[in-house]
This record gives sequence, structure tokens and C-alpha cells, in this order.
Amino acid sequence: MEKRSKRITHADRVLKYLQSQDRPVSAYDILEGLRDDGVTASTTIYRALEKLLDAEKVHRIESLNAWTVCCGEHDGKTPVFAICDDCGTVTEHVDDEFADSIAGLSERTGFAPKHSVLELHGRCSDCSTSVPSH
Amino acid sequence: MEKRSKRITHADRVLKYLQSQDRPVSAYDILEGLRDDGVTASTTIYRALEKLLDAEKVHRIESLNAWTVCCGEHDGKTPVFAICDDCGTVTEHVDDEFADSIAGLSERTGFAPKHSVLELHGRCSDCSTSVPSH
DNA sequence: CCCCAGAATGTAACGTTGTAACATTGCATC
DNA sequence: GATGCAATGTTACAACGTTACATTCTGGGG
Repeated sequence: MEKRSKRITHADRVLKYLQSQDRPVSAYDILEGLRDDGVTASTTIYRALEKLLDAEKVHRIESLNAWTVCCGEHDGKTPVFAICDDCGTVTEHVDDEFADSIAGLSERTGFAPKHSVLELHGRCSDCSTSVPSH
Repeated sequence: MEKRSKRITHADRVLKYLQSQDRPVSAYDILEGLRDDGVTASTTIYRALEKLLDAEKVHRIESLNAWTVCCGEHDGKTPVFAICDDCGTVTEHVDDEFADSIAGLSERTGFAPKHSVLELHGRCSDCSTSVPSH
């Protein structure tokens, strides 16, 4: 019962577009995808993405300069992304072990983490079981 | 006894410059720093950085678009970077817990990791104990 | 000594990603 | 309908990285 009867914003359109993609896409890809909706400037996309980031509805994949939808809820826990360099798919995990690792390193070093970037590059199980790499 | 009496390359100069900095710097910062050595184009810097990356002498910090020297040896283990958003310093850790976390997630999901990006943003102990943030 | 191959470098242009600054429009509320 | 704020439009620019192609340097082998 939140967000009653607001008009459709570009943030809505960007989110919808991201949901329609099966992998992270660049801001300029989104821009191309929303041309038909009258969006013409990258500024518009970045503004929308910033709002969606604040609302925790999307993530930015730092090592890809790309954006993807959030899998859902992960209260406080840092998501881990497994990025297949073969097929391009990215899966999001909420992983207690990684959370413990962050906490452990923080305790031992006195570093106070606020936001972490955890991105694993490699091959997904589908690609591993099929053709050998290259 | 390796690398006998080769001439000095730009890779050497870039590495030396990175070692002289106390935090990660952008490729274009390096370019500015090497103007006096006759370096004028970003291409040169990126070529040098690629060689240094292959030789595992530098790291790229994905979430900063910046580069830093490697702390030394970490055979196979993925480094973890703790990035202070206040003072800008970055410390590199070779952490068994994180290595286990990666292995654990790999086992559970079938994902085969090859290279991981582990970057923690927050406040270092120095900044935490001094002035409160903002 | 000359020639050759490969590495290193120079140069210019271009592509991608992200931000700044400022004007305008739509909508709710008083 | 005046006012205020969020959303949007527009333009230009800054920052980061790559491509393509020409040139120079250096260490062998004939």
C-alpha cells in the first residue's frame, strides 16, 4: 500500500528495462532501450539509477561498469556477485560466510566497512560443464 | 638474478611512480606524474599498466578506477582491499577467511572463480578514532 | 657487419562512462 | 493562482580507456 497512484517516472521505466534483461547492462544500453519512451540524454538514466540505488532496487557491478536489478531483500548483508566471463550472466548471492569474513577483517584491523564490493569472475556451472573454455 | 641489465622501460617508471604514492592513483594521474620523463599519451600508461598487471606487480581498484602497487606475494590468494572513504588510503590484505568464503560459495553453486574483486569501503581505524564523520 | 624479428614507443583519433550547470515543466497544496 | 518541490530537458564537458597504425630500439643469426 505504498507508492499510491504516482505517475510513471523514468526510474520506473529504467527498473522495468533492467528486469527485462538477463544480465547487467550499461547505462548507455538502458538509454538505447528507452529511446522509444522519449529518453534522449544519459543524464536522465543516471538520475533514475541513482534513485533506484538509494531505494536498493538495483546494483552497480563495479568491475563491469554495468547495472542490474536487485534479487530482492538482503537486510544489511552485502551481496556477492558471481560473474560468468563466458556467457555474461551474473548471479547475486547473500552469503553469511562473506559477511563473517568482512566482520572478521574489520575486527582484526579496526577498519569500519560501510559498503563492500564483492564480485567473483569465472565460469558459471553451465559453461563449465559444456564446452571447455576457448 | 632475473631481468639482467635491461634498459629502463615505461613500465619501470610507472611502477616507481605508483610506489611513490601513498594511495591508488588514476592512469591519468600517472600520466601527469611522468610528463617529465617524456610520456605524453595515455596509451603509454595503459600499456605499462597491462604489463605490470600481468607480472602481478600492481592491482586495479575497480571501484575507484585507480591503480596501486601490490603489497608483495600472495600466491593464488585473492587480495582484499580496505578503502577509507575519508582519507583515501587503501590497505591490501591477504585473508584466509575470504579465500574460504570464495571456495565455499564455489562449492555450493558450481561457479568456478578465476579472479575476484573484493573491495571494502568504509573508514580506517585512524579516521574512526579521530573526528566523527562529517 | 648487415639484416631481421620482436618488443617498446609515438601519435592521433575515437569510444565509453559519468557529471555539471542551468532552464523548464508537471503536480500538489495552500 | 501562487508557491514549492520533484521530475525532466538540454548542452557541454570531464574522466577513463581503446584502436589503429607508424616508428624506433635492441638483441641475435647469417
